[in-house]
Amino acid sequence: MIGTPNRDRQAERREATRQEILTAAWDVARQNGIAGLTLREVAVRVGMRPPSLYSHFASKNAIYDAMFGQAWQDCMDWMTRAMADAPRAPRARLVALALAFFDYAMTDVERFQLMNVRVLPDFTPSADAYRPAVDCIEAGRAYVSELGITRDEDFDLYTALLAGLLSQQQANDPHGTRWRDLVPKAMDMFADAAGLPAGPEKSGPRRSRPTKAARQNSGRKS
Amino acid sequence: MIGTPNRDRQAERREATRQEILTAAWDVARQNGIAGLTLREVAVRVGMRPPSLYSHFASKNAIYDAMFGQAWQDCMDWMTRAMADAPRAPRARLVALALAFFDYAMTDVERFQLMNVRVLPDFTPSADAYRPAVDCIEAGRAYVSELGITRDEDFDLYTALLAGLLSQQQANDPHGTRWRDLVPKAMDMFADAAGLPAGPEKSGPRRSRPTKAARQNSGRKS
DNA sequence: GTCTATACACCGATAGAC
DNA sequence: GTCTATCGGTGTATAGAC
Repeated sequence: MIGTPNRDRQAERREATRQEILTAAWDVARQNGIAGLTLREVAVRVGMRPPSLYSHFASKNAIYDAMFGQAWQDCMDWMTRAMADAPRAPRARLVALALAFFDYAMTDVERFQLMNVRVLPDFTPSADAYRPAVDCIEAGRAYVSELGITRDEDFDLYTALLAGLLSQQQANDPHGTRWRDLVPKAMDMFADAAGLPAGPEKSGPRRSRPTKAARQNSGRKS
Repeated sequence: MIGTPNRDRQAERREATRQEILTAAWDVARQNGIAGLTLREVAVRVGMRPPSLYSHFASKNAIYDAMFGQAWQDCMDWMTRAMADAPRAPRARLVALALAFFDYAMTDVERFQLMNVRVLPDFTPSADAYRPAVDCIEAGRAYVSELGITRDEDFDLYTALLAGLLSQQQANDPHGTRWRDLVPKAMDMFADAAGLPAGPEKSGPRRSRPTKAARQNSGRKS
C-alpha cells in the first residue's frame, strides 16, 4: 500500500495539533479560572481563528472532556512514578502516597477543580474520560490495600483526610505549606485508627521529599 | 419631628426588597451554580427589570458580597443553636460540632462553594463580609478549645478532617450519607490523636441527630 | 425607585468559500 | 483544515424619562 504512510503522518499531525489545543486550553484555564475558558482565547494562543477549533473538537465541552481525562491520566502516571521509589515501610509509604497526590493537586489548582470539584454545571465527563479517574482512584486503593488496610470504610476515611488537607491548603494558604506540613501527622493518626502496626519508625521528624517528585514533573505549572 | 416615622418605614421597606433580591439570588445560584448567577434571572424572579437592581446593589459582585456575609452569619447562628443543646461529654460534643457544620454545608452546595471554595476568580469578599467568616471560624476554635484542644496545629487538623469529609460527600455522594456516617469515627480518631481522654463513652453506635438541627432551619434548601 | 432604551463586549456555534 | 462572515444569544452596566 502506498497510502498508509501518508495516513499515519496525517493522523500524527492531527494528534499533535489536538495536543497543542489542549495545552493552550490549560494555559487559559490557569489564567482565567477553569470556568473562564473561552474558545477565542484558546484559538488565539494556537494561532487559529475560533471556528477552526471545531475541526478538532466537537464543542467546548469536548475540550473539557479531553482535559478531564488527561488530568487523571497524568495523575496516574505521576503517582506511579512517585510510588516506584517510595519507602517500603508501611507508615512512610502511606505518607509518600498522600504527598504524591497532594503535590500533584497543588501544582495546578484549576486542574484539581476540574478533576474533583463540580464547578461546571453543564459539563459531565464522558465514560471514556471518566475511566482514567476510576483507574487512578483504584490504583490508590491498591497501594493502601497492600499495606494491610483493606476495609472500604478506612479507604473512604483516607481519601477524606487527604482531600481535606488539600482543600484547606488551597483555600486558605494557596502558596504555603501550612496543611501540607500536617500530612505526616495526619497519616500517623490515620494509621493508628486503621490498626496499622507502629513498627520501629513511627515516622517522627522524617524528611519528606516533595521537591524531588516535583522536579521530575512534565512541566505544567503556573 | 414628623419625618422620622416615614424615614423608618422607607428604610424598612428598602431593606425588605434588598432581602428579596438576595433570596432570589440564592435561588438562581442553586439552580445554575454559584458562577451561573445572572442579574437577568434575579431581576425576573423578583419582578423587576435588570437595571432596577442597581438601585439596591452597586454591582453584581456587591450581591456576591452580601451573599457571602449572609452565608457565614447564618452559619454562625446555625452552629450556636446546634451547640446550645449539644451533649456536654467532650467526644460527643466534638462530633456534634462537626455534624453541625457538616449539615449546614450539605444543605446548600452552592452556598458552601461561595463560602469556602474559590470558584469566582474576580470576586474577593470585602472586609465587612469577611468578618462573619472569621467570627464563625473563631467560634469553632473556641468550642474545640473548651474541650482542652488548644494547639493551632490540632485545630488545623480538625478543620481539614471536617473539610475533607464534606468535600468527598459533596463530590461523590451528594445525596447520600456515605462520608457523613464516618464523622463519629473520624472524630474519635482525631480525639485520640489530640490526646483527648477517652472517658466512659467512646461514642460507639451513638444516635446522632441531623434531623432535629435540620428542622429548626430558617428554610433555605434546594 | 422603577422603568425603557441602549451601549458595549463577549460568547458558542454554523455556513460556505478557498 | 482553515478561513471569513455572521447568527443568535448571553452578560453587566449606564442614561435619562417618569
